[in-house]
Amino acid sequence: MDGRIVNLRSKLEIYKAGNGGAKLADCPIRDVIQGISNKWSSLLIMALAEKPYRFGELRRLVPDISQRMLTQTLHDLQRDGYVHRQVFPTKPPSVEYSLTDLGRSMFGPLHQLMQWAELNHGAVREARAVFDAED
Amino acid sequence: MDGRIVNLRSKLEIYKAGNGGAKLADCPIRDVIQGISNKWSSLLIMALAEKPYRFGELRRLVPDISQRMLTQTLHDLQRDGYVHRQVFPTKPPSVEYSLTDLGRSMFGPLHQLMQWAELNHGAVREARAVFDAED
DNA sequence: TAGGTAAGTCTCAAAAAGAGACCAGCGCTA
DNA sequence: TAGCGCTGGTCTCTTTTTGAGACTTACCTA
Repeated sequence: MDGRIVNLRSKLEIYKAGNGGAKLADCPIRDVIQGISNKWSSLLIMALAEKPYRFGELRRLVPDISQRMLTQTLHDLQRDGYVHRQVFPTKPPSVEYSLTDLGRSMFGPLHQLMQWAELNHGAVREARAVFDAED
Repeated sequence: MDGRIVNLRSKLEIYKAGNGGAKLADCPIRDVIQGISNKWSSLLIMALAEKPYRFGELRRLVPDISQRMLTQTLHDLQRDGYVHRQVFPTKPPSVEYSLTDLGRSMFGPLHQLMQWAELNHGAVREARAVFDAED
């Protein structure tokens, strides 16, 4: 037991393989992870995991996201298959966003990471304080 | 069983609570998650989970990262306590980066997410193809 | 003596994100 | 009936972030 995760080496090999062949963009892990590792994606996924929300509701729920980035992030999540967008022909029309099965499936591991974050944010904040105290 | 994750509501409540009080930056989950959900962090954590690497080795391993972003991302990961930076007084001095205990602990859930990504990248790519085929 | 290596920093250009005005159609109210 | 706000966006402008690439200091090698 040295803390190393089994099977990791093989995954890194996939990554390294792309290295020489200029196929880095094809690395499956990077391709998928980078779609969700940006400032707003995981936050919106977390919100939609609770229940479906409408555009304006999400905007009020996450007040420091700009309307532009909310539109764009939801669009990207929809394109990657995590989010479903349904338009209701009310007046004015309303749009509801919800997680797809793929989105709910992905939220499993993401939620694990969030639980870790909640449990360990004290340690992280302390690490920052220690680091900032040094010159 | 409706696919909803237990305890999620309470976490969203924490988030919403910050809403009115303008304390969004204090949301522990956001604070921690946003430190690792950017283009390069998870990739470098993945590399360092395999074994310690030196600066130049990481640069060669991830050839499409700029030297500037490698420096900065490693610095941020070190500040958050995930990565340890050790300078060896060789000529010229060499610097080795490795995961701390906190970093290894965080890599557990992150690795779960990466496994999901590896298993489901087919579904994601297909979703993109379907989405792009529509006008 | 020229060139390579180490781990960066510095500057400038390009890309991404944020702020806020603007849009159309309808319902409500004054 | 004139204005107002609500809906879910788009458009433009500014600021921030990222990327590309030259430059640094000190040594080792050809």
